[in-house]
Amino acid sequence: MARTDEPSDRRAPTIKDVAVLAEVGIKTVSRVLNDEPGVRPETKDRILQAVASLGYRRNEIASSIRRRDRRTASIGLIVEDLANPFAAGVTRAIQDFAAERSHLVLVGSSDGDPARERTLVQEFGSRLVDGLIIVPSGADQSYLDYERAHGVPVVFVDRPGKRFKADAVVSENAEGTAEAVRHLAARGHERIAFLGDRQSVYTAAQRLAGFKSAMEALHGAADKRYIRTGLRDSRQAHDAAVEVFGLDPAPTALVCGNNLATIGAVHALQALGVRDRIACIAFDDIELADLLRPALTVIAQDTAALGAGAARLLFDRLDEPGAPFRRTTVPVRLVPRESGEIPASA
Amino acid sequence: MARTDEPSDRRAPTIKDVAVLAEVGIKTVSRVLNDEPGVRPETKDRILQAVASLGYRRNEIASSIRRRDRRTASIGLIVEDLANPFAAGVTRAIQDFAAERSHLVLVGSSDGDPARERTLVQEFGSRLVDGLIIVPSGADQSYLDYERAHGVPVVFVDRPGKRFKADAVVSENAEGTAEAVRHLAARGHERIAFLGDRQSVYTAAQRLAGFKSAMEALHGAADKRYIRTGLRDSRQAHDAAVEVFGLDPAPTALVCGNNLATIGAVHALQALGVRDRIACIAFDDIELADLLRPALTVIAQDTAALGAGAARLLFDRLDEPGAPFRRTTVPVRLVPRESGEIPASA
DNA sequence: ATCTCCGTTGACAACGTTGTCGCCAACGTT
DNA sequence: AACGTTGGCGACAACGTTGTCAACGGAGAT
Repeated sequence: MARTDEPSDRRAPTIKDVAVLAEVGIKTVSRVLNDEPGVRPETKDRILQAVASLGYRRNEIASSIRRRDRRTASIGLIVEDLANPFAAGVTRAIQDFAAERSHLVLVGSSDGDPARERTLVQEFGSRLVDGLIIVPSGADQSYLDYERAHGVPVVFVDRPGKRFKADAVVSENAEGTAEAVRHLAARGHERIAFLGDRQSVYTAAQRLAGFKSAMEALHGAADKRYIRTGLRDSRQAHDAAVEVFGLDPAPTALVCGNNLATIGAVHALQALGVRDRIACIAFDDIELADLLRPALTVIAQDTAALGAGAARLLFDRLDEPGAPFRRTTVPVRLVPRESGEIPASA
Repeated sequence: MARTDEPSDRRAPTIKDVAVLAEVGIKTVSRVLNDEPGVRPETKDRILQAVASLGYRRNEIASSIRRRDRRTASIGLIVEDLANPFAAGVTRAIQDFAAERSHLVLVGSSDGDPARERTLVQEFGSRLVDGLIIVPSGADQSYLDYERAHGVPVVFVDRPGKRFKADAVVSENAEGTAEAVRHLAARGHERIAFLGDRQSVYTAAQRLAGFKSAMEALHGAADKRYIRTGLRDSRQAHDAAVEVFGLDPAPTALVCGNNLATIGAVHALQALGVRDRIACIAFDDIELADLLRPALTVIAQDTAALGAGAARLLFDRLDEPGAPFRRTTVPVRLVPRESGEIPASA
């Protein structure tokens, strides 16, 4: 039979084993492990040798339970869906920041379900994470009062939480769509359509707000018939796009509020045979966007800055629990490629 | 001043607080919390009421330290780069599987650095994870003997580890490229190029092997001039593609061994003005691949099955440490769109 | 009436670690 | 010579929990 993962039953060596081997008390071993003063170099060497020969590794869990600060050097992160490139990018950045401070990251996906979010928070709490970074779902994060009361700080990322004041990092969503509008207007567009998600979604609302205010600044007001929200999937976005571009007069340009809207809209434009004539700027960058024809002009979010910003806020909060709350915003970047450069006269 | 995350210093209630409030011994509380028998319903109610009124939550860390099984209900996952869609997909699937079994997932990115991989394993080990799932980097995973000896099982995903036998889940890489070749051959192609990564990378080697064996089966042997490996980034892939398609006779079709190769190659084909004439099949699906023109035919990996498979192997191993090792393979799927359907006569 | 048994319960040890405190020897000071 | 100080070190408690075991009271058996 093949060699297997048979446990071999050997427990990992403990501080006690080290103490016995080095012929010292366990406290002295602890001192060496924690770089505390008051151990003769000679004794220290003997202990380090014992540590090496046993392959001893400190049990961080036992340590954290006993230490005064109670820190576990781990943080919890809740995103909507880790498989989503946006969430993955943010997570990676948080990981890197945490690694810099020797912290580990527990990650969970809420799928936008507030109940699942709460469950995850509780599970993280039971594991005594030092802090939480959350992409909040639902209309009420007040349940986090419990975590705060017990010394676990919370940072929101991508959108602010509701009914719970905390540090937060968000993208400059409104500024992004506003810039897209100005970019299109500079190419002669006046009839610009907007496809977006439900207004109850913070980012969707912000993006529409930016769109509207930029339109107002330019042409008095946006034509309401060209604005479609509440689109939950690419199918709905597709249908909405077909409808909007069937209007007379039809828009000459389009701003997509998110990825799903983009997929549906581009398919629709393709089906209508106007993909080369209608200008299009999409929120959120996508892999290989520059391989599309026309290459897709996008408003890219800086997931790295978002994640790093959230991690920074969290660690600052851990260092200084009493400081006033901060809300950080991260600029978005309009990446001109081709689809956004199509002039109105096309 | 704003209300802040001021700790309020209150420690979370412990089992002792519950015991005092319910006027019972702590052991009885423990019994109730663990659904052990031998507690009068009346007492149990009183305890549950105390638990609710205090908002008590079990300290899972303290619990795990003391319990016989020593399980922490957490697993560690090491991928190369979580921001990569492949890794993100696998991670998400593992998360879901773990959540089903009430386990939490610690995630780290190794960036392909064996030293970083080792560090992460040690940090996870110190936190007493119950098991590890690793996308291995480097030429030697024998250091994992230590984890195994101490009862921490390991599962490899995406590629097998080296110098360390363990359960593993991998994609049917060779079968994928072979199918791509047959797909292209069926459309009349004989001169098919291949762009891939270094052969020291397991998946790259497998994919080339599948390519070669399918070519041999069809046309005797692949033309070596059409095969370029060792491509580390899209720039190198781009240049290699330009060279290969500058040959006389030039290939009529192309198989890309990974995402980076695809990006470089498609750019090259575009620059050469032959994107509509050269058939192309790429390994790994990409977001919006069907918006490309021609829409990109791909060999898609089933990241969900890969992740779920790895998690399943790990939990099976935890349930039955002595079972023989298993290597699971996950089929890949050729997704015909347009680029792979271009006939040789184009 | 006594014994046995069972259901219920809590006192205490233990997990691996760090915090507290006191002991001992060596040293310097008066 | 007596005293205080200091460096080095270990015994023990403690963290919050679960495992072990014994104690208690009442019911049923003898």
